[in-house]
Amino acid sequence: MQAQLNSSIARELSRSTGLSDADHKVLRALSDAPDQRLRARSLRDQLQWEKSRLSHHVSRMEQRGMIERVACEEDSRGSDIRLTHTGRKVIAEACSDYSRIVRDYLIDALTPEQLDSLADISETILQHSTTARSNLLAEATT
Amino acid sequence: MQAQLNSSIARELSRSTGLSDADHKVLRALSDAPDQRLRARSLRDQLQWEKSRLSHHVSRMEQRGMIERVACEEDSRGSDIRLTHTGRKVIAEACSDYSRIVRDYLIDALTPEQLDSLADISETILQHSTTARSNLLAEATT
DNA sequence: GAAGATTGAGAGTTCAATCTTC
DNA sequence: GAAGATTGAACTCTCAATCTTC
Repeated sequence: MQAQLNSSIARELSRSTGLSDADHKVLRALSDAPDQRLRARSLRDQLQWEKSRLSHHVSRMEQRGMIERVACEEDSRGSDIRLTHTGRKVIAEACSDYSRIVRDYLIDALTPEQLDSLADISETILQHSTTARSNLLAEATT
Repeated sequence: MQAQLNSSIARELSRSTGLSDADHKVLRALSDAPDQRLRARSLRDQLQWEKSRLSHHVSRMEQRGMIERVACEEDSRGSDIRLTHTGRKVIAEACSDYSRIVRDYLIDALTPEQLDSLADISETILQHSTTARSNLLAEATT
């Protein structure tokens, strides 16, 4: 179900905005940030991406004029990534499309009770995942 | 949550068996098939993959000796894909690892009620997805 | 001409090596 | 030496073109 839902949402988003799922995530993270600007490192943590993946993807999006790299003030090793004017317009449009898509595929499909229940289940699984990991690692050494 | 869970499962599976998620899906589908053998087309439908993706992936797995292509009897356009002896051993081991991982990350995390509820929710979303698609397509033309 | 499949090129992702600044 | 980031090569996936058999 989950694979199906993800691919439906990605397909619709790409159709109506031309953005891939990855593009959308980057733009969304930046537009939520103060100054529409974020340290590469924070973006990486938020998206849980490999550092090289972020770097390559940022290069491609920079080419397309949606974002740009700027020198970081506090730490000259790091770099900041910032939405361009174009990027702001693109994500503003994409946002409403995205809401509509998620509403149609997910929110409207479920009853309010099911939605609550899903939120609860998600929370539980996330909480449990660190425990699960240690269990498996312990088993692996036996 | 879903992204997190998927990547946890894939990471553990790869650690304990050396198989990627894609490898595992192919082997599992073949091992469930009669004669451990399947038409490329059926495998494609089952996995919902692009035809070229399947073809490339099969070539790589063939190189690694887990599966092999054989001419198809009924239709000489098509080709059958079959588990090799090695492939059978690999998937047999991976199966028990996989069950253990899913149990640890998912099944054990939830109460029986939550599991039932999740199954129900999944079913509902899948059922609804065709409806959602037609809604969006209708909107798109206005 | 349509359906089943393969091929090659281009885009996206990962891994290891590197470079710079802390 | 460690942390932040980039680069290049290898691997995976997608798209379009092609080849063969129905």
